[in-house]
Amino acid sequence: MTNLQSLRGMIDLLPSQAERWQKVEALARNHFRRAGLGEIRTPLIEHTELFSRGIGETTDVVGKEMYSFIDRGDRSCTLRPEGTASVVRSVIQNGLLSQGPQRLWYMGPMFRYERPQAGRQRQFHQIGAEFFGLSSEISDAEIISIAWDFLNDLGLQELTLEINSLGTTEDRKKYRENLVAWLENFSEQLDDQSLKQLKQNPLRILDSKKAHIQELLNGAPMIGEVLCQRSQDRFLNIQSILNSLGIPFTINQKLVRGLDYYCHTAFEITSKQLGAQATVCGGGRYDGLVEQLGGPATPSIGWAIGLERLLILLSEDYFKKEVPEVYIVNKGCKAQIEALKLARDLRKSNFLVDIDYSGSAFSKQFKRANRSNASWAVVIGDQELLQKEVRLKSLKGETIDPGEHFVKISDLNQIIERLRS
RNA sequence: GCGGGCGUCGCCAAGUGGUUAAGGCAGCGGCUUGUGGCGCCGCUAUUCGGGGGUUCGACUCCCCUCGCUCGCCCCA
Repeated sequence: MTNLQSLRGMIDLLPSQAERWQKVEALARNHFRRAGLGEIRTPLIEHTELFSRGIGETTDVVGKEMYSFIDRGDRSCTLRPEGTASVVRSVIQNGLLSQGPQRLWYMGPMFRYERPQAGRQRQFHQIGAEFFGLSSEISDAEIISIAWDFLNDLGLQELTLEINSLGTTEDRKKYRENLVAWLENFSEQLDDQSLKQLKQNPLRILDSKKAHIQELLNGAPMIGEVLCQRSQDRFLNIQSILNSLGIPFTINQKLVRGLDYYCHTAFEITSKQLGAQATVCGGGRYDGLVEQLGGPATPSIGWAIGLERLLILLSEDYFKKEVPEVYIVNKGCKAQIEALKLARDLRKSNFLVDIDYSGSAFSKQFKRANRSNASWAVVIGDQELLQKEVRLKSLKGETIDPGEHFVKISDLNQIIERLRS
């Protein structure tokens, strides 16, 4: 490698792609605005401790995927691997929780040191929503519905919403014991991977992709069986609200999610079109996290959408390329200055304007004008300068010569009027 | 971190040991020194991701390295 390249798993977004991103981002903003959420922007770098305490020491994200470094003040810092911990920190630090429930959203890059593959980069982007101070089942359903509506508004097909309940901390602890006890009877059938997980994070075995493990699990105890009455009621209530909203879902008792902080509701929206990294949106309730990070006990729930994956799902024809409305054909130094002046004026009036810089033959410039898909060519050359005019020529329509208009260059209003006709 | 596939012009792509590395798109110039969409003609890789080796000779074989890609792990 002689030339400098971007770091592995960190990609450039070129104009054609950036346009697509902007469209998706704008739609997300629109959905959040209508749902009354406020934007929060937190730093990309935090104390390492925020993530190790917030996400969980035993998770892979913390254990082997963080971009950490020691800064010049001898602090251990980490590029955020996800958004929730930072938002929780901010909400505590800035005292927002004493101002009533908070309904927030964020958007931006996250960093995880993993091996890149389809829909997974080391610098990737998430859009997320978080509710604080709301414990009602309605809030679970609402935040899910915001994600669901947004994804559907993008025209995505074949989305599946899966939900599960992880219950309270006690429920989860009890289930963990049951599951470990049961799995230990079959330890000879478990592979190295699962045996390791059995010690560190047994619930994770549930979403193993290995067929023989899944087969074995068919007989395993499920978390639904150990949920306390309140947890069960809560889960049933959410299902009935989702039904009322007409949002289709399936219950997946093996859906546990990787981060330590989840409790009660856990959910995922997946797409079959994505291959191995199928999760577009993942989230859940994390009632204990705020307190764990030093804030007041606060019920909380949130989700995150992976933008790279989302963009994979959007078909090409969802994005229409923006095209210049006006292409200014010109020749000569003086004409070029006039062209730029006119371009500025037209842009102030919201026209999309391209100027030809080549100085080449008019026939060439017209070819380019035509290829740019502009509706109008505006011609400024020696003759026009002499007459203090511009020539407006329509590039649309079947005929090659649909007529031209000469307008005084000083009469901007008339130029605009013609272009709008 | 582990395993499989791949890397030839801005993009797509032929070539798989032997004289000048096809072709298409895009770009530039011309046919037409001031008027477009078609057509025709020309130009555009001293070089095959990078480095080393084998060979009289390598884009083609071997090794290393970088990157991409698919899967595992994990997650959005």
